[in-house]
Amino acid sequence: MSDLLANLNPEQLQAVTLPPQHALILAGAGSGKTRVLTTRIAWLVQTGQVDPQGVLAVTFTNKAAKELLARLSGMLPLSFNQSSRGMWIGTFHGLCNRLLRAHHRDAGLPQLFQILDSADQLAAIKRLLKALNVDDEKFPPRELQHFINAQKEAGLRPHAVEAWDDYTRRRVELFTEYETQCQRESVVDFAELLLRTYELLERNEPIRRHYQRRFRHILVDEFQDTNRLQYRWLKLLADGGQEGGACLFCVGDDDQSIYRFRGAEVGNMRDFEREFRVANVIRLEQNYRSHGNILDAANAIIRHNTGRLGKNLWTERGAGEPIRVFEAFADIDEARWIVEEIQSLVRDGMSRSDVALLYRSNAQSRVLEHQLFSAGIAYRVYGGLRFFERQEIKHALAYLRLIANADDDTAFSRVVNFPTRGIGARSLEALQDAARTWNTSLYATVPHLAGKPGTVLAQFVRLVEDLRRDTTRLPLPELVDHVLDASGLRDFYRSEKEGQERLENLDEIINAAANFLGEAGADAEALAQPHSLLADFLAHASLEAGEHQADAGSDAVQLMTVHASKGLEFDVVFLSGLEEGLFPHENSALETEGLEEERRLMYVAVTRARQRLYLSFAQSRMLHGQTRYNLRSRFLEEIPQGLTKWLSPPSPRGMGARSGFGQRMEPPRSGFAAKAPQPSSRSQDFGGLRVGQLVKHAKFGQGVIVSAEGNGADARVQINFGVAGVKWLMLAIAKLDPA
DNA sequence: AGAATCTGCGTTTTT
DNA sequence: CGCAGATTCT
Repeated sequence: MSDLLANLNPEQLQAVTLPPQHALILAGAGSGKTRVLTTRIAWLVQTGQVDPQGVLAVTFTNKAAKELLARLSGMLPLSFNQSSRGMWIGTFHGLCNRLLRAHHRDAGLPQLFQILDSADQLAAIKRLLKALNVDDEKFPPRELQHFINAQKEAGLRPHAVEAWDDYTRRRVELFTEYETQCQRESVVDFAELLLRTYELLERNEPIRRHYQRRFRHILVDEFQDTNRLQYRWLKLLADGGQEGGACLFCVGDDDQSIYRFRGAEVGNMRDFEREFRVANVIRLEQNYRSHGNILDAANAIIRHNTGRLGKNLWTERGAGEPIRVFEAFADIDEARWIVEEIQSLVRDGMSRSDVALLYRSNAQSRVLEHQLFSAGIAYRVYGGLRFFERQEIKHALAYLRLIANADDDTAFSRVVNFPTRGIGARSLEALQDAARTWNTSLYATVPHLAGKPGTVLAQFVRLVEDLRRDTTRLPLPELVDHVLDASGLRDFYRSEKEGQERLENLDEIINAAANFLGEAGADAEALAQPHSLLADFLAHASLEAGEHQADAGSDAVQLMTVHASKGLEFDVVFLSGLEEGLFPHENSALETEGLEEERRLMYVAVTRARQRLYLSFAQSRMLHGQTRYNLRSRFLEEIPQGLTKWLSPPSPRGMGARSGFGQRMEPPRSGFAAKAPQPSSRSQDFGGLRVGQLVKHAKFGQGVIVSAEGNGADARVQINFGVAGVKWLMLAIAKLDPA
């Protein structure tokens, strides 16, 4: 016990040992929030205040759930580990899946229902639109997908959506059709997992009471990222904070809320505090990650936001090194400089994997990759395709899905003609139409189909039936192996010239299945029920898309977006592209909330660094095929001067290209000067203005001329006003003053 | 059915 | 500029 609580700082200790009440823990970056969460659970269990099965811990990512579990089992003695099985630890979606499987009948679902990931959902919507002959120009599938998910996250079924215009009325109709389709196919999308579970608990009192009584302590990680529905879900489980309900222990950081665009609702923190009359708001402000200068910068930046719950990070470590700031002439130079800097760090013994290159948007990685590649520095980029998202994997999973649930039209459509077996668009169209009239799934419609299309399709149906019959008694990995062969997938990729890697990935599914079997701890119950384990495995594949492509072991520099970096930390961080319009991104200009979220993003980025932080920007950058001249980011100005050290002399903010290359030697780059003359030398007369120049506009403020075209009365210039956006202005009309 | 060509688009994305 | 998705061509 004393072991457990040793080395906690006073605030952490207070949080861990709070009496059984609702609590909000404001955990700053690097303040040891996972430690508090795990220790809290261990303490509750060890002091006998709660049985393991009375604990529910919710996270957002599988990674976080796994970490929680791993650290917890390190804390609890073995005897507790036996019973730690009783704890429910998982993601919102994982827990919902579990609840829905357990109560599928009450939730109106077949036991082997399938889960659609975002890509599957989009495919399902496209299929729906086609079947209904809806013009997908007027109703873009992606937009409809977003609409449907937004309604579900607001807890609304189609009948409850208020539609004030024809457009929305039609979208609601499509929402209804989509639901019908999903129900017919026995599939459930991510948002549906949550809403379905919420409705189950809300409507079924015995079940609700059961779980409300069972879970005495509900702990939530990354609470700032919860959406409205997730919060309501928690509220329901905790019996709305009533006497006798569970204690909600929410850990989060409003300053690190960066997923508003995805429905995250920071306001949940305030609502929670109010609605649950939270008496204990504890701030974890001591940071164990970064040196003082880095934290001071982070604090200074985030102070510019309004409506914060308030928090100030501090450290016992020293101030450390100054933050290094670099201004480059162009994006290429910025990348080249970063590479040089990395080389020198590596020479000094720094390991490449301790260095991270962060950027606001994925498009920025290209220049960096180019330079790293030509310098021969190992690197890896996060954010590529994940294992279960690869097409060959999706194909294999589709066959497996058909075994578990033949009515899954998404799976059916994906592989009915893959590998090709002569089932063309015409046959499929006939099938779709027939399915519509019979109101049955594609699979179930096949027997009704007469004529030639019927024959080829019937062969496919027979294939699936054979697969199902031949695999009922097989252990999961062997089942997968059999399907890979019998489906013809293996043969197909064997004959492909680029198929080698895909073949290896296919084999990897067998491993994934074996691992899953090991982790799931093969239930006798599940084994008795043919293919129910398969359904569990498929749910697992949908809910956990796997690692973001990585040979994690190798010593490589890590490249990722700032979003992807949340929760990670590195000795050295390079944050590049600190330019108005890029970071903060121009699309965030419309609302203040947008700008504040960008600032939180900046805060996240800065607090990733342990020892050394580099901030850089370029005067010009290639974007969408044309050179843009950006002002330096306002976030740079928000860092107190004393914390930074400029590696290149600062030019006045927003000054366009300096006349020279600066103090840094620029090896003459073949082609650069010739192909793209320096802005200053391109001083075509545009009413005394030239590209790269800083100007002022009465309404949009300060901006940089990005490009120009036309002449005389038609002359117009494109100006980057930073967050106010990039605009084309007619010189004859707009009043522009040199700034 | 598969290749070749064209078009449009262009933050961030835990499940 | 570089990519993905759609369209058109063999």
